[in-house]
Amino acid sequence: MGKSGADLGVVAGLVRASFLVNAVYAESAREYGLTVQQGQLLCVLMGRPYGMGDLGATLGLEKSSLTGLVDRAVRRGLVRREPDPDDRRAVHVLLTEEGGELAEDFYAATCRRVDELAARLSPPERDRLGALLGTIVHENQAPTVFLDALQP
Amino acid sequence: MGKSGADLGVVAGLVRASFLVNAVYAESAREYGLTVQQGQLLCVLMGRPYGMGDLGATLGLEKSSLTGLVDRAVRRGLVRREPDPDDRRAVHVLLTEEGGELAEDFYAATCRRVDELAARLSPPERDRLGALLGTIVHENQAPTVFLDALQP
DNA sequence: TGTGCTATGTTCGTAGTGCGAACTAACTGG
DNA sequence: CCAGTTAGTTCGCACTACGAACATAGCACA
Repeated sequence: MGKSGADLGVVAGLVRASFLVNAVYAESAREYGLTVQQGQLLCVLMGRPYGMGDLGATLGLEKSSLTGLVDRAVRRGLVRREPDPDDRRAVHVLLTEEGGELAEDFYAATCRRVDELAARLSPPERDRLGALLGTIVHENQAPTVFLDALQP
Repeated sequence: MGKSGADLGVVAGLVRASFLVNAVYAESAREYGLTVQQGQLLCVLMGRPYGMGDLGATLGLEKSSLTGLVDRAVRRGLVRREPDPDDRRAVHVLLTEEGGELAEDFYAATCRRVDELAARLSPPERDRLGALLGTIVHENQAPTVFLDALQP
């Protein structure tokens, strides 16, 4: 039962909040001269190197889409392809030094902006929200597209 | 303080949950032969007609981006431009009958899928999550990109 | 040992996205 | 009537995303 007209159902809440997060991503990307997809790529690769296959699965992209994304990131010096020593078909995609630094900056800027979205929540509310979203993320096996920052 | 390792901070929770929502949008769009952006356009226009300017502000797009999006939607018969009687420069963009039906279907499918993301939450948890996200949405003046379904 | 089958990536063509700059037309205020 | 603003469009560009077709490389197994 909705009480006051002010609170949304879970569904609209999730969709609209995700719209805000998308906007944050776009802003951060713009700030660092990246596209949103390149920013996302950097964030994923912050965790560890990936093969093209895993990377596609993680980002939810077809392999054919990925080739171009990685190509452009390589051309910008953000990322590098390295042959897999155990499988001559496969490659590992990993951050270059420049890409690593940019990833850190982009990640930090995005964290800051997302954090600001929740600025008006009290600490316990933030914990509660984190826990609830954590449940959703885990139940749906959301890939690690964004690392969890260490909470101080 | 995180207790078990299972729960995320608010920031990562929001980002990863929004990744799930984006995937849902992509799935629903695919189901109905739309692009994500077209689906979003239909959802916005479910509420009411918009001028190009308002529409750009709502979707977070430059007007030049919008022209093409609306053009393609017009070409597919989903949407229609109507002259503004009070201002001969301006137009109103609104759903055609076909677009309205498709919008309903797309909206319903998306609601269903997003709802499923939260399937493992108990009713009180869902209420709590809806309230917390509602706060974020309102504090940040997120535009009405997705209508709130009536809770039964 | 070879002979198919599968897995990993790339290439190519196509449609769509999103931006800024430049533009046209129409409204607004002296 | 003229200057300045506002609403939308056009254009060129880079990027995104897909599927189909392709080339290699690994794998299974007779």
